[in-house]
Amino acid sequence: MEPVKSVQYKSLFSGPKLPALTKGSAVFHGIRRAILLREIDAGQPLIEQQIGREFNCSQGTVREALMRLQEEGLVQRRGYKGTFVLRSSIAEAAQMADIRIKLEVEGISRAVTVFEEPDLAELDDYLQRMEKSYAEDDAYASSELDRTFHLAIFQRSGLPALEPILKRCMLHMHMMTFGNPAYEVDPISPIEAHRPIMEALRARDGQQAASAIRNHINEVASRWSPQLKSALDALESGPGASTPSSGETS
Amino acid sequence: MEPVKSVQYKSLFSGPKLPALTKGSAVFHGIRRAILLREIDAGQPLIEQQIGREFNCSQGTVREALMRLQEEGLVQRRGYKGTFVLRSSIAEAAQMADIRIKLEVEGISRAVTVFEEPDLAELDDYLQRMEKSYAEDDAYASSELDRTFHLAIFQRSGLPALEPILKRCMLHMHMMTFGNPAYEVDPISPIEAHRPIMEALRARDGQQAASAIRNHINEVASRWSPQLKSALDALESGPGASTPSSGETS
DNA sequence: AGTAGCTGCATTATCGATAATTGTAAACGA
DNA sequence: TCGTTTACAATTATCGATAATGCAGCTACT
Repeated sequence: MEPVKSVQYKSLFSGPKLPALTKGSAVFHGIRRAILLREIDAGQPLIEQQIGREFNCSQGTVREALMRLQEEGLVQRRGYKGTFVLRSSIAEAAQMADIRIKLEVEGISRAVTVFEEPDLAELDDYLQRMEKSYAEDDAYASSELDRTFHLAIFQRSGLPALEPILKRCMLHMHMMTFGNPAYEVDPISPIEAHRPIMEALRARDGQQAASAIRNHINEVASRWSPQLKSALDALESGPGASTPSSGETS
Repeated sequence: MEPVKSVQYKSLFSGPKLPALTKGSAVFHGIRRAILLREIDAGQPLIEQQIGREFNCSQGTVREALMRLQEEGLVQRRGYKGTFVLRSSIAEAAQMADIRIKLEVEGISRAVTVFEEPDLAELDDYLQRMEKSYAEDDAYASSELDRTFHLAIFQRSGLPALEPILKRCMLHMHMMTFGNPAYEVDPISPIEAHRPIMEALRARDGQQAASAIRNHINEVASRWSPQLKSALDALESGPGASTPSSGETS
């Protein structure tokens, strides 16, 4: 294969060494990264042919990537009018966090009985790599690995149809954390943050695992976005009967 | 345009007069209908080129339709290996029903303040059409309109990022009802079933609307799938701390 | 007999070109 | 001046063909 000559269009979407088995995957992850890291503003249109030129691929390949992005709720496609970047409000993210807790608690309760040594080793591996990305300040890779870790647990619960919903909720929760300047007064490493979960899994204690993961999610929320945390607390105290008087921050 | 000669491939996907602005939409709704009505078994592979021949369109158009199907969780695409029909278990549907209730209760509580006459008229129109489809035993059109009705309410809540999740949950709940032979001992028309919701909306009473929609969803579940209802009740009584002893029926 | 490697075949992934759709702004008439 | 109509430009939707991939069955060798 001769050297690729046209690399002049690397303006946006410049993320390094992304996991890409197929060309469409590369485009997908490239745009995804740019959206999550807020390199693209909300509401901005993504033009298929233009992106195709930037990635040296055809319009159809970009199309596929954009549809996968829509599947995760990061963009919205409006036929013939364009594809637009989406971002969720605090209220929406709080709902997703609430759903996430419900799903992960149920999931880990079911999964705890099937965990063997190799499964635990897999989780440890994710934590190791997360630690590395965290140390290198690669927020995107770190959050990607965090989702992989949580999803790996949920995949043992035997509820595959719920995985896409969980994925989506985790992703949008993480999206909130990217924008905010680190609110964490007392930084904690990924391994430390997930230790109670690992311990409960090793002990095969469903109750303990459930409360560990519930704690973990709540702590992550309060560390990275106090606004999100308070919206979440409001949800769990008085559900449904809320008087949404506080203004929405989109 | 000369008469299309190859209509010999209408084997599956034969649904009549579906809303299709674009060709891809026709394919999407055609396959969707076949999956929901259980004309295609779970696990069966969907081949892009073959479907393209059946619908007289190209492979790429089918591709798009299949990706939209995956977005709703009806199929799963495994690169280079095919696209497979998915179906959720009772346990998964119960979780979705639970999420659905949470979302719709929150949604209608927020939406009730913005409902004006035209909005109510729109809802009435959906109910009228639903009544017609119901009388004609067109279960697919009826369920489609039901989702449209509920979504129309939620769209007034100002939580657009949650709509795809709600859509998905409603769809999978409905999928359960299609398979089961009518469990309803005491049939009730769509207009009657939704009357309490409409009344609460006209009265602009958030509390009343919330409990009306909660009741409605629970009743629909118990009418069409007692199994789903009991699984849902189990969820809401002892959340998280469950001992999933009962075997899963996939 | 058993297994590694090869070879076709079915299927998806990608491409480049063309058709269909939408929004915009200029041209026109009352 | 205002409203309507008509080109035009930008963008998505669709197509047909080609490349890449994975799988099953076969062959040849030990």
